[in-house]
Amino acid sequence: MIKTNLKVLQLIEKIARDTANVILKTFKKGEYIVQQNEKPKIVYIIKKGITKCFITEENGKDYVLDFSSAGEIIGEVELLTHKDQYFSTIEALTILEVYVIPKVVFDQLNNEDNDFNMLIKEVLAHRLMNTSKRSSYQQIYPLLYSVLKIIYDFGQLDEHISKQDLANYLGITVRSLNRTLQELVDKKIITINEVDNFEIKNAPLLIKTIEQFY
Amino acid sequence: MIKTNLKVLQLIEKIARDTANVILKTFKKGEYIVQQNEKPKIVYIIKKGITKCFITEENGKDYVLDFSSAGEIIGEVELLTHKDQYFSTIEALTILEVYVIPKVVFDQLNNEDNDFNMLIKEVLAHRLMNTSKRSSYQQIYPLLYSVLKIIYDFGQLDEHISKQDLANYLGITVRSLNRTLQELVDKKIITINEVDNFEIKNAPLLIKTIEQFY
DNA sequence: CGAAACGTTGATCGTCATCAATGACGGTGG
DNA sequence: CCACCGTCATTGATGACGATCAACGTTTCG
Repeated sequence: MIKTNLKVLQLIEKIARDTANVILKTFKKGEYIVQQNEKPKIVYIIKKGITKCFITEENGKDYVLDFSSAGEIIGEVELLTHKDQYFSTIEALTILEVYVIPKVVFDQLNNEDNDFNMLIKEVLAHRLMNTSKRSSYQQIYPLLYSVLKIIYDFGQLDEHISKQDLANYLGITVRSLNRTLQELVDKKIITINEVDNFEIKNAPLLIKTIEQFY
Repeated sequence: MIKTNLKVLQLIEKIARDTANVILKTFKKGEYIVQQNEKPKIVYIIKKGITKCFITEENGKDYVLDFSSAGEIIGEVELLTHKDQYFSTIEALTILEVYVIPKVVFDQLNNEDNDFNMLIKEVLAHRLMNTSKRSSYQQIYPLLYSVLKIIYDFGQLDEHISKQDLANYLGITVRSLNRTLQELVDKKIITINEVDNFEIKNAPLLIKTIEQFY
């Protein structure tokens, strides 16, 4: 799933209207909004477009944490924990418009804006829950299960998410992803259509196949 | 590692002194403080003792998210996200003393106590970062790496954490954990001592072996 | 009564077969 | 040229099963 958060978007749009502290910035597709190991100074909130958030391990492999869009917050974790490095990289998968929130403004919002406070706690809590759940089932179940679950959750793949991205989300290679998708085509659970994309063909069978792991 | 948070502990102890809203409760070893799928009504903060937090998957297998002690918060994620179910179970691994914070008090603290607010955001952000990082390396690297990393982080295993718990933290069986530990004994990286416990024997070799994965 | 003998239990390990996932590499088709 | 797939060898991780061993309580017998 591509995460969004309308409540945060509305709040930041209101703040941007009221003050001159928050400005808009545009990134091109492929650009990094923040980069792992850089020093955190700014929080961003996505206005429009899609990003992927990923960790690059010391062996060079990437693990994708999530895909985000309107209303999602970037870089708040590092500022809240007073880290001197971003722990992940955020890359624009499309043209991207973001609200730029300098550290001082972020601190001020944290101290003075009760709505902002509640929202950011809610965002962090949600993310923590989702990350924990995913971590759990990806460890516990075999690959096929995870792929099925993702297909079920995503419904169909957004055109801006490449197979490489999806493979990195699963922590596997594209070759392995293709193999697994092929297996599902053979079982007539999905079909592959023209735009390099999969489509659910037989939803009940998909669910049944997921449940076979229980 | 067993997580602790002295700042939270100090804050809650001060609050407990000042008001009658926060009381102490004791759990026996093996008891559940909160249970997955139960309705969330209460937040707990650990005063003393050790817990494990784990998710039970639909196939019956457990995945341990973390081990916690003094100052760690329990159940706040569910209240902040307004979920009607706990998404994990918290079990006492020792006799456990906790501060009991009813939902109304928790809400009140969230609205009125600025220090509490900052701390809880910091806690959530830290947890999110740690969970993300762990999720990443457990997906990317083979089992041996994860085991080495855990041995490095834990130093030595707390007597209250069983091998079963540790295996569930890694998402594997005890048999597999023992096999991997045996491999490390053969390589003279660790030794197994009387109390069913491992001990780092050759730290430089341990680090070198970790770095061979890069 | 007390010490030796016995049986039970649970944890661990050796071994081997099997399954899951990857890597390599060449071929094919747009 | 690049993305994808068939194929096959290999590695990673698990499951099954029997053997071993220590811990512990109970029985037996001198």
